Amino acid sequence: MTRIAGTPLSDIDKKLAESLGYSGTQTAAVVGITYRQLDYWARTDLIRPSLSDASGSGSRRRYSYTDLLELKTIKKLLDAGIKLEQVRKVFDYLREHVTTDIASAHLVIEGESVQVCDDGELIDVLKNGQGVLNMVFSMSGVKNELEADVADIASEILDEQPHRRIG
Amino acid sequence: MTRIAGTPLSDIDKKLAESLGYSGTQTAAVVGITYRQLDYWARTDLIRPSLSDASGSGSRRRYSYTDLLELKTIKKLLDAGIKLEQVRKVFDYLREHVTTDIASAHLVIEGESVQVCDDGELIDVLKNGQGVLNMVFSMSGVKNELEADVADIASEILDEQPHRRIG
DNA sequence: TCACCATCTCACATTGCTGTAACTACGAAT
DNA sequence: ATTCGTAGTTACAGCAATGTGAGATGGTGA
Repeated sequence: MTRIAGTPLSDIDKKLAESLGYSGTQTAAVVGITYRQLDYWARTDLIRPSLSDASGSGSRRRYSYTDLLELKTIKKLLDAGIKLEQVRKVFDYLREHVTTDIASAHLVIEGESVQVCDDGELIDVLKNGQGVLNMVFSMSGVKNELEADVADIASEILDEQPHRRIG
Repeated sequence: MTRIAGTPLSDIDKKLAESLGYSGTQTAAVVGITYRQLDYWARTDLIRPSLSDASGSGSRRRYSYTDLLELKTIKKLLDAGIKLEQVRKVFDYLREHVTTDIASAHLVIEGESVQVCDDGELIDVLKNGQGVLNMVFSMSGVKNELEADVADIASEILDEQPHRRIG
């Protein structure tokens, strides 16, 4: 493909965006899940790549950094023994109630309901938990871990391709 | 069965029911699960009736009150979206670390580990939860609910058999 | 054009049940 | 004592959810 003068900027932006994101394989590696799992989650609408979705065989998915954070959170919940069905509910909620500063919050799951709390209200919520299971999840911890994982994978990729031109 | 002067029939029946425990069908009704589910859990060793286990077709399972408490707890965990596999782990732990006063405690599940905490340590445990999901569960709430359910079912059973011969 | 590799499709496995049709023990009736 | 009904257990088949692996398909860049 040749760069033509007058090419719409959006094409360039799109290319840039795609180069900035993470492929399916990279994403799976960073998050610590199998590619098949990532594929399954995308096809069943749990989480789709926000930069570019697949559109037929041969196309490429591109995951954003935020996608990685969500994926890591999903994995943590699964590791803790939560059913995927419940995880879907939690993310349905989270996507409707977008918090700007999710990393500083605690996620509180109480039966069917989900809340994002800071330390103060946390205790109250727990004290009221008569006969229900309260699940508390610190998002900042997940973000820290993700940062480390991304760095690991990034350096691996650079090591594997030392010939790549950096302009 | 002999009627003793001065003792209300319901008391005798209740005592008898408690001494003999609860049948599979009764247990399922009290706990709020299907009989098939209860059967599955017994056959797969999640929880077996402690008074008398099944031993071939036609035999009878007999569940104790403590069994009911455990079953109710299991149901609560499942309702909260916990995988049965994780529930098995939690109960493996609980059966090894029997607490005399389980009803006044909180159950704290953190990844693979399980703890029984009271309010004081609870907060500390949660504050340390960097990137892991903490699940907190009040056992006293479950016990209260169970008591009500048992009373309901007991009266239902008595109502259904008003024709029972006495003497 | 060709190689590469991500995506897609299909088949199969496991878990956690559910439904149904035997099967059997126990108590009551005969 | 024998028969009989009922309630509970068992065996077996099947279902949905959640994947996994192998191989076909098809963009993309050199």
